[in-house]
Amino acid sequence: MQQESGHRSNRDRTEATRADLIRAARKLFTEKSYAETGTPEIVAEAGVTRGALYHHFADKQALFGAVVEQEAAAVAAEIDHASPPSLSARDALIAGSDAYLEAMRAPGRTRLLLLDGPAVLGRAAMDEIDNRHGNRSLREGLVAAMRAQTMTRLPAEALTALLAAAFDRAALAIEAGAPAEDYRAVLIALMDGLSPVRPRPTRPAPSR
Amino acid sequence: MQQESGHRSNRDRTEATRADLIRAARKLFTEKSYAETGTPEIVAEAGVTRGALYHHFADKQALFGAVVEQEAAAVAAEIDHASPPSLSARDALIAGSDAYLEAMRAPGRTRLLLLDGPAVLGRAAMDEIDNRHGNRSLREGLVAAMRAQTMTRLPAEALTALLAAAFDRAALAIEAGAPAEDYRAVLIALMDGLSPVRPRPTRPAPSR
DNA sequence: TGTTGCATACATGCAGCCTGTATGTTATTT
DNA sequence: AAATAACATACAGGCTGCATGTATGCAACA
Repeated sequence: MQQESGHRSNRDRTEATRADLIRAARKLFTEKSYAETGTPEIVAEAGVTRGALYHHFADKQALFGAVVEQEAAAVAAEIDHASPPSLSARDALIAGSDAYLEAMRAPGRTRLLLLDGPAVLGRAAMDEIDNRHGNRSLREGLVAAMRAQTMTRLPAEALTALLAAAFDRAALAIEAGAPAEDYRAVLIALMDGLSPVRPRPTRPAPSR
Repeated sequence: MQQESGHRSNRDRTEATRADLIRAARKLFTEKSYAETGTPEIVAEAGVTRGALYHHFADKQALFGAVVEQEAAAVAAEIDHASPPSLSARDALIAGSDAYLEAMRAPGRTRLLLLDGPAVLGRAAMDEIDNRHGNRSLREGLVAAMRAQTMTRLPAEALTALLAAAFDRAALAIEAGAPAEDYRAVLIALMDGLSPVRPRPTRPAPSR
């Protein structure tokens, strides 16, 4: 059994402190907004001082960026986990949509990723993050569908971005209390509308 | 000829000062971000003191709200102005889309209405503003199309919100330098996809 | 019509907080 | 043990919101 707080390698210290800071910041950024959360509050929650924060991150915005990055990765992981590769292009897209909407129900995620994120980091930075995580699978799904001739050919970049925007707005509306089935139905209708052949409407919905 | 700075009714003073403040704030909020713009800077630009600001507006956020309100109304006016009522439902929607994308090219408008707006005022407040101005015509256009059987019946609220979200993202992408034709094409494809009958693709585009 | 009293439209000054940085101290690594 | 990394502490500047002070418009009454 090794000593409790004895030797700790510098890399371990850094890793632990950064993780503590990101965890604390995530908690507060999801409870309140970026602007309403101060660095004194964050470091108190993390159990360190502001010196540690500014040692590991350039500024408050950089810490926020790290939180967003992590959260975007988590959402992407949940989606990948929920959509097996054995589905048809269309079913895969629908499964992915449901997984996304479900993932975005985590408290504060919409504000973090869809409201504060774009405002604080800028749309360009958010696009970059999205393309590295969440949007990748969406884009691949769309390209696959187009390649399988089940979807009219369209500029992939633009199509991905606009559908993603619709998903985002749906997540926001649902969190605000709007009927989830309505938004799910419209999302599916939008995607199905892009097929040259009319897909027969599947069973109503998991209605989740 | 009446005296230059002689009598000025209180209502005139209020109106003028409020207008000056909103104008100055709009200028700065579109040049920089909400967070980067300080009230000292705003009042200097407006030629008043901070006392005047806090006399007329509850806080900085309220002033921002007034700016957003005005800007949303301006966008809606430009759209209404550009879409004559003599068009078919589909053509009217396309004309409205083009007008919207064109209106959003005004410098700083995307940041004001699409980035800072939702983050500072919240999505709920922005929805309320949008529904009072811009989205109204979009929603009416969609309902008209559905009623004319040229569009599958879908929950109007959700459809309006999601299409609006796509428009918004398109405006952001275009401002970021993305090819406008791509996004216009996808937007039209999304709307056309909702028709039971396949509309034949019209001439390429104004390609603006 | 003049004046008296109040409300409105500001200007100025202050208190508190927050961010970023500079400097000091302790623990690691070499 | 020297150097470097990982912090803690202290400080400077700026900003927001409010409280207080002042001048101007306004309304009623004499």
